[in-house]
Amino acid sequence: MSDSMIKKGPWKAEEDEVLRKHVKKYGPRDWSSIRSKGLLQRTGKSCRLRWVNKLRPNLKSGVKFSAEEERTVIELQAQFGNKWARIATYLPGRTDNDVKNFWSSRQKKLARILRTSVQQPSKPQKTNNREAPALQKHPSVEGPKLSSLAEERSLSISQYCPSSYMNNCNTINMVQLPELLNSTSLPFEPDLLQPEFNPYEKRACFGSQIPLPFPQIPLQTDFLHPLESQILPMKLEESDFLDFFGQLSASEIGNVQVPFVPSSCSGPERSSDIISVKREIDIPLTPDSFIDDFPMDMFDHIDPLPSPFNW
DNA sequence: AAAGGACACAACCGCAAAGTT
DNA sequence: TAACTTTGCGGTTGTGTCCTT
Repeated sequence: MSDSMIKKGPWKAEEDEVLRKHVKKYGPRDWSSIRSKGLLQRTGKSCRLRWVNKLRPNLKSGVKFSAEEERTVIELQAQFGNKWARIATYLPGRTDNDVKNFWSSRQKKLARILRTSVQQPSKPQKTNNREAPALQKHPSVEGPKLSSLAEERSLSISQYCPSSYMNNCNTINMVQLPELLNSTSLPFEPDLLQPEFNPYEKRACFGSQIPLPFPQIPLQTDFLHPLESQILPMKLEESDFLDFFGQLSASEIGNVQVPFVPSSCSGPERSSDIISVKREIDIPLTPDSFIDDFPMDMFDHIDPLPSPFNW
């Protein structure tokens, strides 16, 4: 059968029926024989894919990922990387394609949020209301003006969120991270915000100890999956919050407060400790205690920490 | 009401591993 | 053991639907 006889595109109900009968008779194998026998004008590959992704019994077709499934994917992706088939084995009724699409969609969403924040610093964002509502309800924070592009590039993001600064706060307003990106003098260009965030890929230029030029406290982890809320502080401790953005879901933007982790607390195995961490504002802050210069009422808007059982 | 953007989902493609002859 | 075929996987693209402007 020539290639011109090979049919592509959406499957018809009749084709599905033929495929079902074949599988019922011979089992989910010999996919190529379906075409060689003249049953369907589809490649064996196409038949297998159709069976695996749509016709296989017990698939959760048309059902959105539950919070639990999302949590599982996030956890397993961090563990296995983009091993979708492997991850799918932990999710009954889900295919590797389902997991892949879910993750891809999520990544695009995050990338878009960051990119629009960077590219439209002064205009109100054309943010779809279905996501990231929190991005719109906080005023932008003006970053430092830099004299040259080279200077801009030479500065690290850590000056916006240095760990020493973060350690001095009860919470950190994650909502403002995109707004930091939204400020006029970013130390990187929009193109550097890659759509793909690989948690295993370290990026350069973190670790500067230049004092934070503005007090944009506190960092809320509004839109985080509970698991991510636990990971975030540690990620930030690792001074690579962009990696963290690769793991959060914009659809999950909400208003969840998460306590921050002291620098002595690191590693996922300590995540259970996070809930017990609450630093007092009046703790002496040295050597980076610029916070002393802030008016005391600036902390008035800090919400009390929620019970961990509400996460 | 129309246009455009965002999203979810389906399907294809290229490549590599595994299996068969 | 080499050549060929089949299967499986991950990346990418196309399409329809919904929502916002």
